[in-house]
Amino acid sequence: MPTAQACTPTLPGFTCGLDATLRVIAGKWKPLILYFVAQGGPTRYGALRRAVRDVSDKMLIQQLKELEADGLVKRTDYKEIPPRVDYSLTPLGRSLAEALVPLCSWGTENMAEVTRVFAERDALNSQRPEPSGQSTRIE
Amino acid sequence: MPTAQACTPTLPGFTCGLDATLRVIAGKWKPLILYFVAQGGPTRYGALRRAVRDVSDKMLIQQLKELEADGLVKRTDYKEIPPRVDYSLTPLGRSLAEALVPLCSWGTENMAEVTRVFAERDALNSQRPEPSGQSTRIE
DNA sequence: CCAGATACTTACCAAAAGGTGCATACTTGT
DNA sequence: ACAAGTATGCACCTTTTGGTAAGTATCTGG
Repeated sequence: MPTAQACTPTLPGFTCGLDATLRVIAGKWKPLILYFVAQGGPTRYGALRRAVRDVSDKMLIQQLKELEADGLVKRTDYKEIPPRVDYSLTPLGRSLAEALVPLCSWGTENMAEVTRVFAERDALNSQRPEPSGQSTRIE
Repeated sequence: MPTAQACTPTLPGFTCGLDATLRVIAGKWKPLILYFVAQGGPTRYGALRRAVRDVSDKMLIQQLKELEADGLVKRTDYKEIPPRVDYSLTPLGRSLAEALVPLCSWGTENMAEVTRVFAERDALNSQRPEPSGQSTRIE
């Protein structure tokens, strides 16, 4: 009855390896953070903030804390007076970052395609921004 | 000024390839769906529903529609009377699924570690369920 | 002396994500 | 005759997620 059994449903809690990974990198910015830190080596908070554009302080800090708690990044506080802190990857984090490389490549290779599809989607969505009951029907 | 410049910031809208990929597979179940369909070939809705455990009908349908709209999966409706529909991957979807393999492996290899870390986190969370204003200061 | 940078923290709020349950239309099994 | 399975759609509601803006302590540059 192997209908769509995939991965390896060994440990309890996760349906498969992919499931386990997804729980760790869940969060809008985590993969990006991992990837940036993987590239730049130890990265200061401010630099990360500027690299991962559009991220807010709150989010960046929060995700960094989770990544740290999950043993993927290491936080180093230099206890200096204008605060200085940087983040680097643990061995575990480094291995995860490597597993992300194919995703990055895929995105780079198919970016045009993705851009196109998203443009279509957005076009459809933006032609019904009317909150007034007028059902501008497309039919 | 290459502080933490990574990937390839070519097309507008995405900071890098990884960013592009993440937008496509954003959604709690999409990677799992892709992966399961990649394994089983054309998969019926019901089978997918049972394979991706804990997913609700609403969510599964929704994510399938998005994946279809993004050109990653193909929906085939056999127009039969007890409804019969199955989902398969497009070439684009297949390539993405392949890029997911390392993530799956990573999860399988580090599942014990991940399980452990998550157990600790959950243990900490469940020992402070006090909603009373008493600021149990740690100092 | 005040603005700005540093690395955060917190409170408050809006939006998105996700869950539950009911409905459909038709068939098969009991 | 009736429950169950098939693949969805829809309304309602809760939870999670994420954003904004303000505050903190200390130093440097103008």
